[in-house]
Amino acid sequence: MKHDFINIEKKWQEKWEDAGIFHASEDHSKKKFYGLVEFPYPSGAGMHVGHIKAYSGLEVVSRKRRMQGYNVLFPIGFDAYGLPTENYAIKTNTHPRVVTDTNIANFTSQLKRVGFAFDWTRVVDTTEEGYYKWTQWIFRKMFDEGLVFRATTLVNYCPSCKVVLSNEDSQGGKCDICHSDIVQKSKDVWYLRITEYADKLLFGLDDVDYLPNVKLQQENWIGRSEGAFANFAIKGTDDSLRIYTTRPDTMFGVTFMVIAPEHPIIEKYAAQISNIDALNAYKEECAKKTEFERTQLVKDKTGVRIEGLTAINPANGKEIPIFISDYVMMGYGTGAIMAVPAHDERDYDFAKKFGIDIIEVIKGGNIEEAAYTGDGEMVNSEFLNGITTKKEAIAKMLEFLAGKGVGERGVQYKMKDWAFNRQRYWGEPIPIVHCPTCGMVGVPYEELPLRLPNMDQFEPGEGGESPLAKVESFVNCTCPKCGGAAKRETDTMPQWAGSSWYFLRYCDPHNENMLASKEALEYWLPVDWYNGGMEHVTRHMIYSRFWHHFLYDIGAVPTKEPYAKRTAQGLILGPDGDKMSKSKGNVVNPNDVVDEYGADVLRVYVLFMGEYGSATPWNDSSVRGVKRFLDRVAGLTDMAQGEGVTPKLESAFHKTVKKVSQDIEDMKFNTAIAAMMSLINDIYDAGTLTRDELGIFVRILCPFAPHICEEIWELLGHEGFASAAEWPAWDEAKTVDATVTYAVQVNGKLRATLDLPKDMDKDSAIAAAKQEPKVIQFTEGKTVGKEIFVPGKIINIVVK
RNA sequence: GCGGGUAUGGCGGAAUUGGUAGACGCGCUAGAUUCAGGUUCUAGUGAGGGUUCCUUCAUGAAGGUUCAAGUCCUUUUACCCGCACCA
Repeated sequence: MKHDFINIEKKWQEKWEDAGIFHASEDHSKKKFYGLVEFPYPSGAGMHVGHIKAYSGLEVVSRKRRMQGYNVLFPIGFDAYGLPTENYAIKTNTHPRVVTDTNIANFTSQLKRVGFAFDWTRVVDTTEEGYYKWTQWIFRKMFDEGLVFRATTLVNYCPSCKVVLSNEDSQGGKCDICHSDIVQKSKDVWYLRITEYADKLLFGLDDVDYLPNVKLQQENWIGRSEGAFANFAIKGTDDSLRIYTTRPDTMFGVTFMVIAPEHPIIEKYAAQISNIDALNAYKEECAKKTEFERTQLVKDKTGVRIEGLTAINPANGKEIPIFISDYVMMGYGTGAIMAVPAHDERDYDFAKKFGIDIIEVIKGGNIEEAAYTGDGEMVNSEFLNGITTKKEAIAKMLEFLAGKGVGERGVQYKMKDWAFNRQRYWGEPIPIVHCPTCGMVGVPYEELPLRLPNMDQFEPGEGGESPLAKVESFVNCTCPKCGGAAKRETDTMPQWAGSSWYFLRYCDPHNENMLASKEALEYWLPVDWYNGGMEHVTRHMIYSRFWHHFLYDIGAVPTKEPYAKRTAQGLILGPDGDKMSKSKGNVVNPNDVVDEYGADVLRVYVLFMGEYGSATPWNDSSVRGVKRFLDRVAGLTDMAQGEGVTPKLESAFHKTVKKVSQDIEDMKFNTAIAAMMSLINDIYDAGTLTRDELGIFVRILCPFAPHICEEIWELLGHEGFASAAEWPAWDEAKTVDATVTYAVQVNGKLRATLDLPKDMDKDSAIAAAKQEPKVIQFTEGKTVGKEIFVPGKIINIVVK
């Protein structure tokens, strides 16, 4: 048979679609497998080979599961709200709905051309009313439960996109979407109280099977730290400065305090601060600094002493100065610290610069040279002196502080609450009404979805105002509570909203009464295996785990954790080894590969090119190598004859079935494919194989290259689809050869190889090895010491 | 700065977890087939030395443990990815 991929692939894609073999069954008595890939953002650029690699991994796993008899849910959808579409719509003066529909149609046809076994009856589109109704519903529930609040704060603002960004979206001081510099701006912000779920998100990681570095990144993101709060009295007032520290044991070493430039205490005592102008000047200077300047100047500490206010160290009653400095931030802890220059590098730098006392309280370092952050014996610390463990010192100090009523244990997180609103058109409207008498009122559930009004002009207002504010029929409404005139919230949700629960909708995508039926959720959840990019493990995954934990708490979902297992694929780099980008012109378009070589070649290549989890450059020549392999597979149809087994291929077949079966589970697709290539080399060497054997071969290859395998399966006279055929089994006994090749070493150096029966005992094997001429040559006239025998592997004779 | 990871032929990568380093693929060399080849087939292909066969060296670098190290330990270099003044 010739590998006529153009006709074969089209033919089988149509047959699969007609037969609906990839539709998940509603038969909830069968064992299930829910494989999830990150649904794409349907950009105008179309699909990227990276998408193909991302989906091919679980595609293979899911197809194998189906062949193993599982009821498989392997869905796809589109995360279609978002800025790129909106910006494109503005630029081309096309409605984002039209842009989105075009892009989704394009993605759909591209995905179908690759032959992915998605259940196309369950496609979700986050911009559809039937979907975003439930996104709004979840938000409303959070509003009811007090997890939504509004505050006026300094926010990360992108002057180019004209939109407020969460901390997650503005890492490194750059806008995640357009990479412009972020500025701080005072704004009304809707927050989701994700910090309330910090511990649940952290401890929930114990119950899931995520890649170790995925877990680590999430742990770091949540950033839990255990320490203590303490109050430092301000001399001559009833006030105190509350600090957070992880090192209460060092409190006798506190020689000054530092507070954030924005700390409210400054304003409160402005009248008695003699240098208030200098403080305000410093504060203004800090506000102007970009993120870049801040990070570049880490080592050069700046600050101003507050003249007129001093604090009292609660440990020893000593009076200490207070400074403001931008190395202390309002957003973490209490915005104030106790400074222990002897044992904290930042405090040390600051003390050196400002000539402040440095008092050693832990022995072990040289505080003339640098801060000492290690362990050691406590000194200069009154009741702590002599203690050598940090744990004991902390306990004693906390006891002391508690006795005085000025301190207690506490926990802090790096994670911040989630800034949830965007001043943009192409997003889910936030279902809240502002009533002059009732305040903020949720849009009644029965009025959901709150539809996004149709508009012609979607540019954000100059002051960063949402485009929806221009639609009077949308803005003006009546208060659901009192019936009086009210105004709707005009901001929309961030793109992360729709993607925070899409995997739930797949379980029951057409349900009009709830986000998904209880039965469907109980059957399908949790997602058995979720694969996606490393770039989504902190933001998307943390957000969606948060929503899921919340839904669990209100009884809307049956599992605490949404994803049982999480893996990640590595990037595909350009042929030049650089990250693919339009500007570098090194982007590979999957369509071109399908046109030239076929979908099967593309699929096999992206899995064969390297270790699935690492970044690998694209290589056109290697693609042709995969083409050659599949052409040779097609050629097997001319060779296959008869039934049963070919003796000299039998063990190779069992070994390959075993290797492919196991490697798929470990996502070692490259070695699985290599094993099949090896087998085909063996078959061509043998020059023969049976039709039964060819049937086995196409079934293990089917998840990787399904089109060609279906064609051969049909040619072999089978009814039904290879994709629905049974996954081949292997016989462990037949994976072991009757004889094994031993490496025979003298003093650890290979001197000969020897084929011996697999069960031969140590003495006979060593005796056989000693007959080898090469062994005799190297042992002659020497004293034999140890004789090492590793069954099935090695014989090593040690001589002197 | 802190945390994590990686380093193997000309290239992408294998290596049963301490047991014949370089599977598989690309590329390259030679030969055959073909009107032609970015076709197909056969053989070879880590490096050096003697040339049917041997032999020495070789997994970023330097030490160590072991009968045996790509794999374990110590030191070190380079690169990649997170986080970044987190108190």
